[in-house]
Amino acid sequence: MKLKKTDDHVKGLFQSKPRGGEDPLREVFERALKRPKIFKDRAVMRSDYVPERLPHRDEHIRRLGEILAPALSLSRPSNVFIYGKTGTGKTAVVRYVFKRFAEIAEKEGIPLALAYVNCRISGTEYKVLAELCESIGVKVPFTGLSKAEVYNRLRRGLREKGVLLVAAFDEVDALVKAYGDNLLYELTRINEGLESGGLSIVGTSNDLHFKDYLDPRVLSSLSEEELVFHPYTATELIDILSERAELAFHPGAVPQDVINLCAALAASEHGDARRAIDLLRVAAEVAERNGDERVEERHVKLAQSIIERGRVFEALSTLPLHSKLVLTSLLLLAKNGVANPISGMIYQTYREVCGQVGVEPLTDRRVSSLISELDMLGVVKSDLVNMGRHGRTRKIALLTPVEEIEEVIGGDEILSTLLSYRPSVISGGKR
DNA sequence: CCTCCACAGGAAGCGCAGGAGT
DNA sequence: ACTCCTGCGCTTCCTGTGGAGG
Repeated sequence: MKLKKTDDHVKGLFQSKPRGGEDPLREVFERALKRPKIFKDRAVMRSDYVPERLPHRDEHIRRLGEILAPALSLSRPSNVFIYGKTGTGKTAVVRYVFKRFAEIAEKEGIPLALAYVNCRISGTEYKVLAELCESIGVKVPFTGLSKAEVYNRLRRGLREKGVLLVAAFDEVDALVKAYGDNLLYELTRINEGLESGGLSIVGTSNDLHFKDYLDPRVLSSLSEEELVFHPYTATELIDILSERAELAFHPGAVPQDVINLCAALAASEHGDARRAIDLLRVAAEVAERNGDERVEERHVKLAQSIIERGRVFEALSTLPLHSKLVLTSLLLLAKNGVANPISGMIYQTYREVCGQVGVEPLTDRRVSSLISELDMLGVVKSDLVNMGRHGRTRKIALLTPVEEIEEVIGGDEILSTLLSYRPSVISGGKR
């Protein structure tokens, strides 16, 4: 590529290098240093960024604020339950409101503590309890105590310090699905007999049927108030993206039609704002890496396939070994012209493949379940077919492009040796 | 019309790992 | 440090099934 006239100083950096272009990093450095700036502030486009303004969520912010307002006069607010699909702004609204409440509480010297716990990330009941303790300044060891003990320390802490704790449980459904609603039940009862201090819960869930998992007693006390977040429409997403883009990018780097496209694409997939922002960010990264000065439609298209590919790659590469081996068998059969193998063929190939890499094969029954799991993941499609005299079986077809699977298998040190193996696909054999 | 293939998929139980209680 | 409990991945054993071929 040619250097522009403004880049003399960049060129100068490399003049001491021998001529002839043997320095493999030279071009990389040149491009990095004279790369047109698209991003002004990368952090704005990250998923953990809490914006100053949340377009089209004023009403929700106000409602949540009203519900929590009693906390500022130290009377316990109602518990709130927030429903809404992913990327509808639940977390952003909660974090925003908490941030503002925390500022006020600190300024006015109100003993109000606000805790934000992501239940899926925290993972266990113990960790959730421990985080609540931390938030009111009660130290607990990361292990060694029973849950009951941590619970008691939390309760004692609330009473002795007279602190009012408002705790957000993001993605509570994850916690309840893994451990049941016991902890929530205990926590809703923690206020009984506390004359000062207390606990209020703000729960969020993106599973709209989450209520079905809850005991009616827990449900009634947990959802004293309810908020529902609807998915963003395309026009609302445009506003959100425009606002972010203004902060994140240099003027003119991201034209309006690119923003509109990102919004439209995300809106067609359940109005997920996070997806819209990711799409725009990746598109901008693509443009920047290309050395282009502005983001264009083609970058968005490219970003879309990168994100999609990333998801597939992520899903496939985290599969357990034997699922990968089954997938490899499917891949090898497909490459040798068998697009819709039946269970028997797959199992036979699977055993051969296991033999090749020196892994003890699982039983046909288990492999059958693995195929069902792959089916549920949408990696393959299985159809029940009856072949009369030749029995009843499933025909399996790959739904994922061969190249993408090959990419995952090829990335695995052991499995990659299998890619050239030719299965003995002649006749269906016995076990 | 009956058989019997080549599996599907349910039920039960086993060994193991990791976490909780003592 | 130790037992007990639980969940998970897996095997074993089992019953069920629609229709091509006899």
